[in-house]
Amino acid sequence: MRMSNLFLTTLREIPAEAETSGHRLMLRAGMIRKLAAGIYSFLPLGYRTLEKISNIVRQEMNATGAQEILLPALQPAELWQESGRWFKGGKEVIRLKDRNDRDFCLGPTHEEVITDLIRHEVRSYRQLPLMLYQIQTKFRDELRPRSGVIRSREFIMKDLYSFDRDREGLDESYNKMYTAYDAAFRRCGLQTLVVEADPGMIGGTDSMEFMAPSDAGEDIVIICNTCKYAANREAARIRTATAENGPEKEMETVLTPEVRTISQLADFLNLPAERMVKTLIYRNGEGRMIAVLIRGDREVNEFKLAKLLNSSELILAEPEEIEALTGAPVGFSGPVGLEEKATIVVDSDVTEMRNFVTGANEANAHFINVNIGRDFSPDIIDDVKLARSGDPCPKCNGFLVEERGIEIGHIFKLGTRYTEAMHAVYLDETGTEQTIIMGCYGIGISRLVAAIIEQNHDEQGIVWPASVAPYHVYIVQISPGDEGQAEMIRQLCATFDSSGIEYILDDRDERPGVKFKDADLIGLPVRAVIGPRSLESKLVEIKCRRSSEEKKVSLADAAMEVKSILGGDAFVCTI
RNA sequence: CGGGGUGUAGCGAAGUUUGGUUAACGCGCCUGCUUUGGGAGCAGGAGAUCCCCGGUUCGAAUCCGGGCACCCCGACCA
Repeated sequence: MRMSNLFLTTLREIPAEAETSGHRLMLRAGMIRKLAAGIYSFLPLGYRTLEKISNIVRQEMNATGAQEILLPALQPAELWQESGRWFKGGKEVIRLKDRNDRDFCLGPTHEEVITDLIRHEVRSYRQLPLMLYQIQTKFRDELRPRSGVIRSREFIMKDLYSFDRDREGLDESYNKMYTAYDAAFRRCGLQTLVVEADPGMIGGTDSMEFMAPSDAGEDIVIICNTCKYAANREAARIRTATAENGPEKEMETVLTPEVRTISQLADFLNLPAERMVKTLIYRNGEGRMIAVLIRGDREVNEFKLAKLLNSSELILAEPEEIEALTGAPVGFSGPVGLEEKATIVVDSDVTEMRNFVTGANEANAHFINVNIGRDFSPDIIDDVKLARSGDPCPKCNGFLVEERGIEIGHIFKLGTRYTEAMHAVYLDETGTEQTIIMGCYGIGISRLVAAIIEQNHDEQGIVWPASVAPYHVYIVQISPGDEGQAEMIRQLCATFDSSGIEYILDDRDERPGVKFKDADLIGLPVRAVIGPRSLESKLVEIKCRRSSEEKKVSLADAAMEVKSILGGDAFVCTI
């Protein structure tokens, strides 16, 4: 491709809208342009990378025996009503009506559609296991689109669905996907971390996320510094603190005027926050009040809490609600006397504490020497803490550390969540009807482009891994008007053509500096320069974008040199 | 939806506080000449409903009211 023909404008100045480095580079290198918040066009360079990533993913999916299909993006509401997600899906689902006033949505995901297909097509155990996938546009009216293509409202996703006869089959499919994902991400030049995750609105039991560590990431990942334990902070478990011993003392009321926060209380009583127990009041969707007890220095993990209580609409109670429940203003809540009025959830750490401090449900008063069992009885005891750096690992004696990551893939064991609701069944060997066991597996293809750039760039621009670079070589023609150089370029291009090497030829009537800057910004793995010097020496300058190493080679050796930089066969993923 | 911020040419951006002729400047774009190994120089040129609607005023980018869009922080997620 000649640069003079390529539909591409690079930007010298950084667009004000872009915050993260990857987003800036995608805009500056002319890969994407914004149409509206979270809605982007892919231009030739961006689209080529998108296609290369798709092809890598496609190859890895096909290698597991999965088959590619294409499902409709426009989906009738009936299917979603059947699975129960039409109302639960919330505002994130983009809904519309057809001319006959029938409800439709633009597919945010395809569990319903595929399950509908399967229930019509699959009859016998002989048709299972089955894995189907598609690479297609998804629509989600995100609360807040951000960071360009990292979180957009219209995006490209690979979604695969597995259908098995039993749990063992599901485990097998799940493990195949795990391995295939690992391979696909590796081939894309990404570093990834696999973490335990919360299944969220998709539902199901087990789920793992593939995270690309990056400062631009939206998720906090908790990793053990010793063993392999890693989890999304939403799902991270923590080993419970060791029990305190000693006799239970008499509970007493202490007057604490205007002392509302844990830090004020710690100062007032001259005790560390670890000796206090915070009582947070939540309200669920049904209006039930929930008192959550947690050690003074900890934060509640609302994801774990919501899951524990099996309610999605968990929110912190308003001051008036708290006062109505406890009889005291905010800051003086405690568990004693709340048993009848609220569900009492106690973090497992608290059960190990003796003689702690809580609010007295009375203005300007706290209790000291409170003890579980004697002074109040919990309804639920579980780990509801938010993990943080320094916490003990749940699996070994190591400690946890926090890291940011971009969620690029997520695999779920759905079980019968959809197949049961939509009656997708098969007949087993004995002629008995069985519910199909399902799994689903997503990769954010367009997000991957951004994640790869986040992990592969420097101050000058993108540093593409060879496998996903829009082209392999950026040829700089120093003097476009010079016939001698033009002839060398023709020969060079001919050797690249016959070697399957993809290139952009910068034949623009620009000064060399402009071309070098654009070459670095666009970030193809190899830069080849032909100028007056090459005319004398008969050599091409070949430079590796990543290492900055430069070599002068003959025209005959150029293709081989390029291939060695590209990493042998790894680059052979052409569009 | 809550909190913070921004809207002036394709991009960056001054002017807005304190209303006043033709709305700066830089980049990019077009023409010409010179130049040509790390974002060239000179000369000329095109390009702006100053986000939208309404109001105040002799006069509004600027003041007032309403709306919209976009960005950042939180909840959601590939």
